Amino acid sequence: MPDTPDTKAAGEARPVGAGRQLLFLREEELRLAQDLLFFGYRDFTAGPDAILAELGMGRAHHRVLHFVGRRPGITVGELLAILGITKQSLGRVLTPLVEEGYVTQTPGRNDRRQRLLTLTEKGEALERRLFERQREWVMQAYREAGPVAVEGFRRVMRGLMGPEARAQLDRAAPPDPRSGPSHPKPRSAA
Amino acid sequence: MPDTPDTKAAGEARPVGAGRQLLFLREEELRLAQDLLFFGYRDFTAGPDAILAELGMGRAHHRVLHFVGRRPGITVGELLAILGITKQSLGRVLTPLVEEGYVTQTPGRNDRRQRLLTLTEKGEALERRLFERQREWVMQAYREAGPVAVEGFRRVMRGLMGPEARAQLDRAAPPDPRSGPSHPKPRSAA
DNA sequence: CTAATACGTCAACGAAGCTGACCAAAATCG
DNA sequence: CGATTTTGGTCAGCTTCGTTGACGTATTAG
Repeated sequence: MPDTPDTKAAGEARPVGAGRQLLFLREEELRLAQDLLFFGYRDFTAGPDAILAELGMGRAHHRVLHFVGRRPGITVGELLAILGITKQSLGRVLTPLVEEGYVTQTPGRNDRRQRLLTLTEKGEALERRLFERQREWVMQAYREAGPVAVEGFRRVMRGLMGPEARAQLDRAAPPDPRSGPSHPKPRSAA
Repeated sequence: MPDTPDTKAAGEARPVGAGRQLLFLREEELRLAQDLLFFGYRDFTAGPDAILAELGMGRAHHRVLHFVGRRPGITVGELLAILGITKQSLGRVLTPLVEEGYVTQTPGRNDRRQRLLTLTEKGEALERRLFERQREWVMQAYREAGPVAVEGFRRVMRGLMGPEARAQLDRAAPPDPRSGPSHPKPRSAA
């Protein structure tokens, strides 16, 4: 895959062969993906952000509520690994959540150094409120796009994730043991 | 669409009817979407972020380079509308980019109050470097997922965007006049 | 001429990340 | 047992990138 010699003033120079045309398309494909991800992610988070702002919180609080809600009893260390931030950064968000009664810390029964994190009822209520807001938005997009598109969306997003994130996702999202494995695609499909 | 009465300890209570099963799936569907977007977006931006960090820049600089690169001669006002930030925020990123020779400002010939923004060669080079990094990542995901999935990905991401963002996208991404209109789907497909 | 527009800038602030240093409690290893 | 590692918390300071509010200037439009 060479260095795409000449794709400057796109759309100007009429491409000569199919090679150029293909290169141009791939270029425009990625530009489109960049736009879609920027705008899409921004608007995807806009709803919860508005609710959180009223409570003096931010996106980081939502992430904690989300992942603690998904895996009640998660340890601080596991949460840090999932979020990929430092404990100082987590602390500034987690401590207030505990103090204001959204999250409880209970010492682990095997290892009493651990603080197992769980949502309180208050925390569950807030998480659910944020969840519902986002649900409407996403479900609307899913309905418009259709089930085939949704499946494609999931496959591409999964592909955009790094290997570690993929592993964490599988751990965080038990793929419902009643159905068979969904898409154990290896990432060696060049 | 009622308030999902009872989906707490997911996977425990064997669902009784198809209704519950469906509700559960919709819940888990959204949880999965949240995870996918969080991890996917993060890893999507990780590559450029690393390059930018070496140059003492951040994601905001990349966005400016990206959108100025897409629409050379864009005005400051248009850029502000696309990014959805204040001029003060933009200023702190744009001014250094101009001072360090990545972007040029030329007065508009119709309206000389305007500063039309264009990438210099240096700016184009950096944008291209960031672009190539992301290209590898995205193309890998696209190849793994396949063309049908890519089309689905695009449809869903478009649906996640708000109406204004969708309009801006159409303006920013001229859908190649040689081909017919791609997907002029109205958002009234309930 | 006056008013609106496009852009810039100073000041202060907030959210959320970072590094580095240091500490306590509990588990683990020798 | 005693030393070390691990888990988690905390203090201090810094950076990026967003915000409001106020004010200034050039230029266009009424």
